[in-house]
Amino acid sequence: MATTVPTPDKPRLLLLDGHSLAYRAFFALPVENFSTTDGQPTNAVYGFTSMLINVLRDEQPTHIAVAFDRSEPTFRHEAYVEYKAGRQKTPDEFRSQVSLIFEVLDALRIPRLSVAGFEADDIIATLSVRATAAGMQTLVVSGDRDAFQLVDENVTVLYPVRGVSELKRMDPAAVEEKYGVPPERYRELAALVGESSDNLPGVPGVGPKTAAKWLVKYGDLDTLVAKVDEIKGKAGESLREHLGDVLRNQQINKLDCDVELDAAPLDLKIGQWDRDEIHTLFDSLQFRVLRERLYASLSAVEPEAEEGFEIRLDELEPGALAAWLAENTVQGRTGVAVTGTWGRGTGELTGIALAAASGAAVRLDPVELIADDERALAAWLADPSRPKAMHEAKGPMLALYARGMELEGLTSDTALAAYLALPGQRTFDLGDLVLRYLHRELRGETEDSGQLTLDGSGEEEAARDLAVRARAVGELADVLDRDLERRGATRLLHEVELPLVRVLAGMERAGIAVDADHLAGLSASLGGQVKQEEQDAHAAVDHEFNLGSPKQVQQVLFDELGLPKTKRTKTGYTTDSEALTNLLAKSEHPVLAHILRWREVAKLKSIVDSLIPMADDAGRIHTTFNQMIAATGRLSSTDPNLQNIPIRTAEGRQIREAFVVGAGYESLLTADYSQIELRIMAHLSGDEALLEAFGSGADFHTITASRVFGLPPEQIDSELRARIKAMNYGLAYGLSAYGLSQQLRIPPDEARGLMEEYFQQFGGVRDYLEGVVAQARRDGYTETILGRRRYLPDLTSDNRQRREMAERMALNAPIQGSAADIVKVASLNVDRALRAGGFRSRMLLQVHDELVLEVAPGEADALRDLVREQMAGAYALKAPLEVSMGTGGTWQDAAH
DNA sequence: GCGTAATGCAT
DNA sequence: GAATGCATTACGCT
Repeated sequence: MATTVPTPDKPRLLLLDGHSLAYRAFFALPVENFSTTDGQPTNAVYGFTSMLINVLRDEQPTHIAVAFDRSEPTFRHEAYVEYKAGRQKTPDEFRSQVSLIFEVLDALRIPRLSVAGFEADDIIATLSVRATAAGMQTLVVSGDRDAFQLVDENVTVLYPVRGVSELKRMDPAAVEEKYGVPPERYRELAALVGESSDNLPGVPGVGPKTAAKWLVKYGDLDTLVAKVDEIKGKAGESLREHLGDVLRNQQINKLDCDVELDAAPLDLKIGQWDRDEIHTLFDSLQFRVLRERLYASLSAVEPEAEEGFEIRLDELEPGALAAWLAENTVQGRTGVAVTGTWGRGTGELTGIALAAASGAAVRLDPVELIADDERALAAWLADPSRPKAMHEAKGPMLALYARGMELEGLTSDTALAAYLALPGQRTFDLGDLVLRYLHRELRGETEDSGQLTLDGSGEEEAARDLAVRARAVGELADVLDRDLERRGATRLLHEVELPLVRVLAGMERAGIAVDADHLAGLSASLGGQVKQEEQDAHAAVDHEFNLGSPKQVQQVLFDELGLPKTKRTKTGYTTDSEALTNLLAKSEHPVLAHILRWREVAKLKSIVDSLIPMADDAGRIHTTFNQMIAATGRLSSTDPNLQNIPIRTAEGRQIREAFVVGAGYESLLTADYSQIELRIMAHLSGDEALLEAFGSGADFHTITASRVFGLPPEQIDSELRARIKAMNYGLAYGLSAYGLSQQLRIPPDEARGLMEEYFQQFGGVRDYLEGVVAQARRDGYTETILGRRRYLPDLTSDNRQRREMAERMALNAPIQGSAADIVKVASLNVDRALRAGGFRSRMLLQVHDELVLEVAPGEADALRDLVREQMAGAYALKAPLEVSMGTGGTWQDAAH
């Protein structure tokens, strides 16, 4: 069969039948293999997108649209009430994917068409007729055979056979070959045969072969009907009996070629798709391979796509660096890439490459640098007037510092910039970003090229790779600058996140001193208790078991002791402390108390034991702050996490006593914001009553409770205050009546009533919260006071659980994120003021709404004033920021 | 050695 | 079934 070669000078229109293809994919691909880790099935989206990518690649259309059916009945239902009756209800796993397909198409800027009262096929028919009139070639991709009636010399149908990977090209010859009749007769053939999936019975005993024979003999269906009496045999009898069905089928399977549409075929030109959107979407769908295929197939047609990076790697004689820097790094920004290791507040540099905007690059070995070159490099790195771009600069900054070098003049950190653009992404690999923003491959960095060869060629290659990375960072920085400008995040990067890198590096480098003896003592005493509880638990059930194994604990409690079942988990029944506490109240079995107590002390012991080996030779622990993890803009802390050191219980607080003031310093100072999130909520909502509650100076929760319950403040007991406190905080987390009832252990109706009374007094808060979600749904993102965005595509999901999750995120993100903005600004301001004032005191930790500082001798009073001023003045909220502080020899004693 | 589930610590 | 994190332990899989 000859394939139809697209006529080069004619525009090519690609029309897809969205539902029929998605449905094909849904049944062709096993859902078990195509789901995201959080359970969203993606087999239909995947299959559909895969077909779309293939056909875009193979057919290179110039125009495109995807048609969808609507749920409303069509004219076919009016003509025949049984139309499509008896169909199985579409599975939920399928329906939840339709809107995901919409998202894919929207991101690819492919128009979606649907018209009430018509099927996708009718839209396709209408467009294909008009396209032919407009001188276009049309390709229809559909899993519905009715489309074959459209085939002619200008219209070809691609019909999926065997799953989603193969499409059969149905041109007039192919249709005739397959069915024995030309395409314009196909409808008549289908009318005779019937279509069971549409609940359209045909003539019993008549299949495509007989139908085709008749049509060939009589020319068309009308003639056949006119001469129906001539037809002999069983089949003829059957036809006469079911003639009504045939005529009805013919009516119904005729596609409407005159649907009213907004768009003409020539309007459907393929546009520029949005790489960011695709990236984000494919990430959330966990389509790794598909994304690469999409980029591969589509970048092939993008003329600007390039192979790699043009650099000129200069070999410098010893002593030539200063001149090279003077010549190459005056114009534009220089990309810097380094190799080495870093963490725990320090690092070691093994290589550094600089790539100028011109493409000139050098690669230096810091170990072999002669003194002159090292000085030149150090001076250049420390020169704020020489703009630089790096990728994840904090680690290298620590490594440079370990060699005595400072880094100034950073005008971009491409990882940070990407984080502001895509805060929900978890990793910001340079290679990925280069592919995404520059449409190029970062050669050499993916595969580990293996052993270094003896002749040094491996080293040469490594040098080139590092220089290429430096160049890529420079180019990426320029593109990201423009992207951030578009997203309104330029100032956030340059005035907050970038300068913060230095401040965080400083805190990591400083670390915090710990009292090793105290930790050892704690470990021993907790160890004793762990052992005791373990013995007691074993004794209580007369045998040994592993208290740390939820599986074994379940077995003991539910199988052996026959205690009442708790809430289900994925693998069994929960044994969490809340559930065990409830069980204890019911059954009073002694093993429960021992398990609970064992968990408590074992947890504390594991924290203590993890901290002990973390201390360096000077007895200090250096955490690593991550600036690009939390989607809301908060920092996170790892290795060890110093943002979740226990504080609630007395025993937990003993661990805080192990964090102490270091040698040469006088005390620790902690400073935290009072109710920063509630103040932000008051500020953002502008609710007068709430602002007034903050203005009054009295206890905030008591004042709000007094308003809600209509009682004077002195009549608000701790119970009422606790309820409103839970309410106040819950609001910032997207609280539901159900959640509040759980929290307060009251019936849901009572919780709902409480919420209503609250909103009666603080209506501005409700209006604000509703407005936030509405706006986020419209814009696709929420925004903090400094313009930090969080993108929430799930707000329009038709999966309820996902949608409601996104709604709570939308409520929380501006509040938590604005708090993060403020603490970051405060950290910068404190740092700046410390340096300006020539203080020796230094910041050690940031714990979301708290700063921990180490006070140099004699600076305590001045430092307190400075910190209060800088923190309170970080941002002018309508409910002004308040700071509470304390000092002491340990972190615990510095509490207030 | 690695990933996941359950649990629990912080703001 | 209240937002954001990180770490530990157990355990099954490769």
